[in-house]
Amino acid sequence: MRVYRTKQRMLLLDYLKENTDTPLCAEEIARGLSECECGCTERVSVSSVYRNLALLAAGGDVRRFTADDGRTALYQYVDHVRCDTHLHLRCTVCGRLLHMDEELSTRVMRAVFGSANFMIDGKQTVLHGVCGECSANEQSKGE
Amino acid sequence: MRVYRTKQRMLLLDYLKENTDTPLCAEEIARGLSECECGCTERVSVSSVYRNLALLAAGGDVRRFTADDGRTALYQYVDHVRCDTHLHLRCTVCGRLLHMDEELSTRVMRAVFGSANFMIDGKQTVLHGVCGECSANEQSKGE
DNA sequence: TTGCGTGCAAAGGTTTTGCATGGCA
DNA sequence: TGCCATGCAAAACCTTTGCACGCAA
Repeated sequence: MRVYRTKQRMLLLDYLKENTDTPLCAEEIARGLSECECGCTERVSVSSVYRNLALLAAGGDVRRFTADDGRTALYQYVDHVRCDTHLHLRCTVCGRLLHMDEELSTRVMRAVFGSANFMIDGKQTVLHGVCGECSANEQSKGE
Repeated sequence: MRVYRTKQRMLLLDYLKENTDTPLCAEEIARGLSECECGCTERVSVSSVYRNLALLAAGGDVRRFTADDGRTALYQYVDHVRCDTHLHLRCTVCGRLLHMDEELSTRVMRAVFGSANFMIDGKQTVLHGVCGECSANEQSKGE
């Protein structure tokens, strides 16, 4: 089956590549695309966004999360060059997605493989917790 | 606000504690509860199951996942005594949830805290990848 | 010209909510 | 007795699907 390089698909891909820091929901993406250039309403329909996101997610180019509300799906572009080699950290306080450096990621993956015989998939794994900045803020608040 | 120990709530909690190995969706839980003792239909309504699961999840007694279909929520009882001290591994091939032993979990959490200043929350984190058994099967298939 | 992709609206499935009733403490 | 919890049905919500038309190659 042939895959066309349609205007909508290319716009979506560009948009995702420009917003790799935060996972976005389908509607946010559709809205973002429509506000991109001119002020005209809805340049790419939500259903097309969904269809293309599903395609990209199946191909591994996009990562699919679940939002804190437990039902909305969030999507984020995956940079293959970097993602095979490092893990991600999500701070549950500020919501940011942080990149764990390659050296530490490798160390963790090796330790788990060595001791538990489990091969971590960096593309699918996200460690949840509290980042240094937020834990510092929490502490200063408590004082 | 007072929390009553109603029959339905207690049944739910018991059921979850008896099924800690697999995450279940709300409907499965409701069905499981109704098939529990007698053959009568629906002993606990789905909405009550949802309401109680939300309460339990908020309190950290239940972990909320997202099924592979990307929309159904799955729930699993969290054993606090064990969960603060170890991480979980989910095999993407066989689907099992494995418990990483405490020593290795601590090692990983310390390494990440030491190098990335990030405090992993064991209750929320699940490492995805392939377990030893499945990777052995994959290999033997390829031969 | 072929057939994939799109937009729209409607359908689908899961989860939440409103309200009257029931039951715990 | 005072509220919280429940069940039911309806609503809300996100996502998928059907269909006719448009557009890439």
